Amino acid sequence: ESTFDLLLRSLCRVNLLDFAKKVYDYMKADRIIPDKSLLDYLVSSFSNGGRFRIAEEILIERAEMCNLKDETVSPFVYNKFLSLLISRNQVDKAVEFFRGHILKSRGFRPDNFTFNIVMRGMCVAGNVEKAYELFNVMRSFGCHPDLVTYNTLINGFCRVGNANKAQELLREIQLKCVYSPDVVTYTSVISGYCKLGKMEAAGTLFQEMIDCGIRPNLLSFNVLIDGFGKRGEINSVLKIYERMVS
RNA sequence: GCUGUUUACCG
Repeated sequence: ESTFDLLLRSLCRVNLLDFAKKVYDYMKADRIIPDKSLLDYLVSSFSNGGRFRIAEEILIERAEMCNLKDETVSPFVYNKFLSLLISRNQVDKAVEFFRGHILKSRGFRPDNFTFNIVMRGMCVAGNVEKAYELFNVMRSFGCHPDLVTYNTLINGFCRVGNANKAQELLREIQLKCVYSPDVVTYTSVISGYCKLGKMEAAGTLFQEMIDCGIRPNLLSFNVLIDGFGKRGEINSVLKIYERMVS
C-alpha cells in the first residue's frame, strides 16, 4: 500500500502522468484506499500537467470522502486547480466546477483565495458583472472581501473601460477603513484611465497615491509613461521619467 | 511544525 504511495509520487515527480493514472486506476480497481495527502498530491500533479479531468475526478471523490467524516478538502488543492484552469484559458470549466461542486458540496469550504481566483477568471473572460455578483454574495459563504478582492474587481472594471466604477471602488476601500488602497489598487485605476486616454485623471491619482505615502514602483511608472506615450505627450513622458530616476 | 494557492503596465 505504501508501495503504491511511493510509486505514484515518484511517477508524478518525473512527470509520467499517464503512467501514474494507470497505477491510480489499478489501485482503485483493487479497492485500495489511497491516503488523503496522496490524493492531494495527485490532484496538484495532474493539474500542473494540464490533466484537468482526472484532477477534477479525484477532487470530487476527495470531497465525498471528507463529507462523510465531516472534514473539508484543503483549499490549497482546489485553489491551485482553479487558478491553473484559468491560466490555461479554461475559465468556463473553472466557474462550472466552482458553482457545481465547491459551492454545493460540504466537503469544500471556499476561502477568500477561492473567490478571488474565480472572480479574476470572470474578469479575464470580460465578465466583470458576474464577478461583481460574486463579490456581493461571498459574505454569505463566510468570506469577506479583502484588498486583493477589491483590486481584482477594480482591474476587471478597468479592463472593460469602466475606470469610473474602478475609482468608486477605490473610494469604497478608503471609506471602510479596514484596509487601505495599495500600489496595486492605484496602479490599476491609473491604468484604466490611461487606456481611455484620460491622462489628467491618471495624473491626479498618481499624485494622490504619492500624497498618501504610497511609493510608485516600476510598474506604476510604466503605466503612466505608456499612457502619455500613446498620446504623443513626449514632454510628460520625460517629466515622469525624470521623477522615476530621481 | 514547515512549504505550497489569489490582484496591477507594455509586449
